[in-house]
Amino acid sequence: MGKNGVSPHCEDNQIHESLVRQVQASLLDGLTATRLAEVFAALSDPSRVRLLAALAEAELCVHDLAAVLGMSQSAVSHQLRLLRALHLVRYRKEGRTVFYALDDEHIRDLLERGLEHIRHQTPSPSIAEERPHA
Amino acid sequence: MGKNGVSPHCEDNQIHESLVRQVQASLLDGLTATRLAEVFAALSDPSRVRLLAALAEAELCVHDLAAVLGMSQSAVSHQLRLLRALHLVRYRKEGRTVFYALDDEHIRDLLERGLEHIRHQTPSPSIAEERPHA
DNA sequence: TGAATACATGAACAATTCTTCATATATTAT
DNA sequence: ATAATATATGAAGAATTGTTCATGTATTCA
Repeated sequence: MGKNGVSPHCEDNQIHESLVRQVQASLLDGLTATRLAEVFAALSDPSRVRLLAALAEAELCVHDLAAVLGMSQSAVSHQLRLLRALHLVRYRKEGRTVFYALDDEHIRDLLERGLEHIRHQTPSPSIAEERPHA
Repeated sequence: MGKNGVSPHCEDNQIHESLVRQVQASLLDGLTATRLAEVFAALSDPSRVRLLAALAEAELCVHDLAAVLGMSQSAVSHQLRLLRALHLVRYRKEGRTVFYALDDEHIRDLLERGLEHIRHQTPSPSIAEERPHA
């Protein structure tokens, strides 16, 4: 993963170099990071967050999900396909109705933790973002 | 948020309608869902996941982050700008070196929970995904 | 003062994403 | 058998995203 232009000055900065090595030793490998990112990506869209939160409440069919979320049946179906592929939801059929439910309690946990996070963080919109070069 | 084509059959399905109303009553509002999705979106890219995981280990400067992650300084800077905007990292300057650290312990928590999730879930790659219409 | 270094940022590009539209498939009702 | 209903999916389009390239700004060194 080494790339051009990377770390030309680590050689002459001993303190940073040891820190870099220490952090690298415990850093997530590429595959783990990719899989982790994939799970969080599933939660990175407002409509999917609401869909998963709805399923955390009750098992629902596509039709009802569309009603609850105010989305079209097609849009809901597309999202469900993505979530099935990630094993985050499971389904059972009853005639021509398909009922969906969460297939992974970790998602419920992540949603709850995420809610805790944003509730404990209400940055004042009036404070301009500081930046290093100001 | 009501849209055309939504819920044409709830009227004649009493059981589902009451379920829909129940779920809607406790569903995340649009703003909450958007802010929640925003936080998860910050974790939805493999390079950002690794960056935040690195900062969970130690405070690092841009140069060292680039070395640790195998990314260019410019790419790291772009990611840091996004993370600053979301109040997920903070910085301090020391001469011309800028040191970054996590500004939100919830992120560390979310990363840990996410890791738990993917470690407890190793779906067999040989099992084809089932789908409702098979 | 000029050069070197650390870092930030805009433009560009390719890739990805989410919704709509159209349509296909499965199941039930007539 | 046909129509109606529930759901899935591909194509298309618009918007978004992450990296590279180029360059600007701040700070330190000679």
